Amino acid sequence: MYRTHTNGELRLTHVNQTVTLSGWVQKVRDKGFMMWIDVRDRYGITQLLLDENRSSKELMEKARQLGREFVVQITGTVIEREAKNKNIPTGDIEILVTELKILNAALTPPFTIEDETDGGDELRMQYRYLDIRRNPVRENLIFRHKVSLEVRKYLSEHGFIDVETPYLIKSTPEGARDFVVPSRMNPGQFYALPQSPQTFKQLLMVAGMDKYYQIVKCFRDEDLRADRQPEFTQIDCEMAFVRQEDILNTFEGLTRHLLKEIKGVEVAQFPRMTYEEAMKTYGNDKPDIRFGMKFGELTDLTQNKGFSVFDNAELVVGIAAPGCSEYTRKQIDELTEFVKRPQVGASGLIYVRYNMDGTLKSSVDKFFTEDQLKLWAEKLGAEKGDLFLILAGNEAKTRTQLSILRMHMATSLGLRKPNEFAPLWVVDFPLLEWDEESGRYHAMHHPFTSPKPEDLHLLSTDPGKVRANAYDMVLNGNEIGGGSIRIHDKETQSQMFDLLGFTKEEAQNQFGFLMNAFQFGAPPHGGLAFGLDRLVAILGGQETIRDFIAFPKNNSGRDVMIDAPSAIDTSQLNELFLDIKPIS
RNA sequence: GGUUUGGUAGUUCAGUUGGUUAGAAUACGUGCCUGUCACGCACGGGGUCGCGGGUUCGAGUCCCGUCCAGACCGCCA
Repeated sequence: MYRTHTNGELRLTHVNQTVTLSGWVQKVRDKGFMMWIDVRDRYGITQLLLDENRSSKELMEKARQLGREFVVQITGTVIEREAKNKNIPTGDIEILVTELKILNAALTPPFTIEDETDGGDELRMQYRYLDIRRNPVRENLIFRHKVSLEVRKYLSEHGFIDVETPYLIKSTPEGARDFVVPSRMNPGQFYALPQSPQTFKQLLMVAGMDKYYQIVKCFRDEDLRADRQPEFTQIDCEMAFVRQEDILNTFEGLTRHLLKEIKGVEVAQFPRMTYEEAMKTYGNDKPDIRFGMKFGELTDLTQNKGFSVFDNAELVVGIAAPGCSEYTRKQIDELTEFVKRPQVGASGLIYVRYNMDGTLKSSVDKFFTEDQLKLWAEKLGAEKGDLFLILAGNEAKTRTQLSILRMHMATSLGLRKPNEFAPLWVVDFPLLEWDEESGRYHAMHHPFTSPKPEDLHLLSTDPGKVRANAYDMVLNGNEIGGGSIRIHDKETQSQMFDLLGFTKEEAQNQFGFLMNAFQFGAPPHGGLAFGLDRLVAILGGQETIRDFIAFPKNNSGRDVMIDAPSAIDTSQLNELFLDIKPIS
């Protein structure tokens, strides 16, 4: 037997018991006459004691051979500590060791196995198995386990069936780049890894499964970000015989369940906002509504007053940053620099101080009277002490830029509180978006999304105006889930493919199986998918998803621990009928 | 593909205007230490300054190229 107890469970009530513990050596504190050894496992830390009066010389000698992260098994007696440690749950007791077995020696780890490690990210990833020994990382993984367990509980209780769908499927040019897998048995042919099980879950609805879910890996061969991995996990759901309302209610219920069970937070009914409203009010289709700073449009108030920047602008729009009227010139200059960076791309920033005494002072006093600025204050919903930040220019770009500035201000003002949760639905997304590069429309969500019936007449005349039965769930400025009511008849689906620039042949080739299925009694259906990694990170109050993934990939899609991807043998290539072009 | 920041001891970092023998903390090793728990004290070992080239009497420092890592833009139906 390796252990009678874990390292987290012994208390004063165990005093005088003989116990056996196993674990990793966290720290040896050798005072000569006495030595203490902290032994760690998943459950906690227990202090071992060896002392020259009560322990044999041999045992002391053996203990002096221990190094950090040695794996040991010890037997001893639980005793009350003379000097207690209030910081750990086992701090009242220690083990007077009688037997010590070294189960495995360990090299000195390249970084400290502590909550605040001295290791950098790259090193931690290279030795991820050591990193996971650290409390914060281990707790994140356990946290993730709890979230997915609650998801399964809720969905199962609501009649959803977990069905697995294949990972080796067919490549399609729509959407993200596919990861492809060569087929040995079918020379020259490739599988693709799914970007999502989209078509399969729709086929499960045709198959009469009625309510489906899966916590499933998805794959996209696109560049990475702090919140984006090439393989990621979705909570994928689909329901038959439902309208949008049914889906919103079901998954609002799931999210409320998670917030309650995981965070102990009760939230009211989720507000709903149309895409158009979100873009107008927040410049963004995933607004963070934990704080205000709503957009105020000043275009009408600012035209023809002799200020050419405004006169030439399609849109003049601003926000009122709360309590910032006393920002120094330097702080404002920094904000100006921030919006002028190429990543944001604004050409300048206009500001107005709404002083506590009610006076208004702007960077454009030459062109606008204080009375005129008062009208701006009204539009921006501003109060005394606020600082107005105003951008002007092309309509769409300016909104996006102001949205970035709004988030930047919120972050620096500490308004994005990690333990406050403000979910909402964004609904009525456009069906299509124009892609300059390819000169055609792309599906904004995906090509199986149904248009709103009342907008159908626009499909041939003004496709860009057609709204879809599509919705996103947004939490604290992040899209955590999205879905739609799908098309379930062959004609509409085929019309959709036309619109997206597919020839009849291409459509049949790539999605014929789906359109065929629609001819055999497809029920109305729809669904939604959550990004589990992101959801877990946000619930955990953090920005980066990597700390919630056991073995994540780095910025260039590499796993630095196993060193993947890597080249393969010529014999493997031959088997697959593949040649590698020289890399130029 | 682009913008940007960084690469110096096992690790995290400092390193002035280009100037003598490249430092600190921590980790590691040895010794000491009568209740430690971020133990303490003393001593010690440890460097291809990412790599290649250039400028210079002289380069960790300046220039060019390149590799690696991070953040962001493009991209992500």
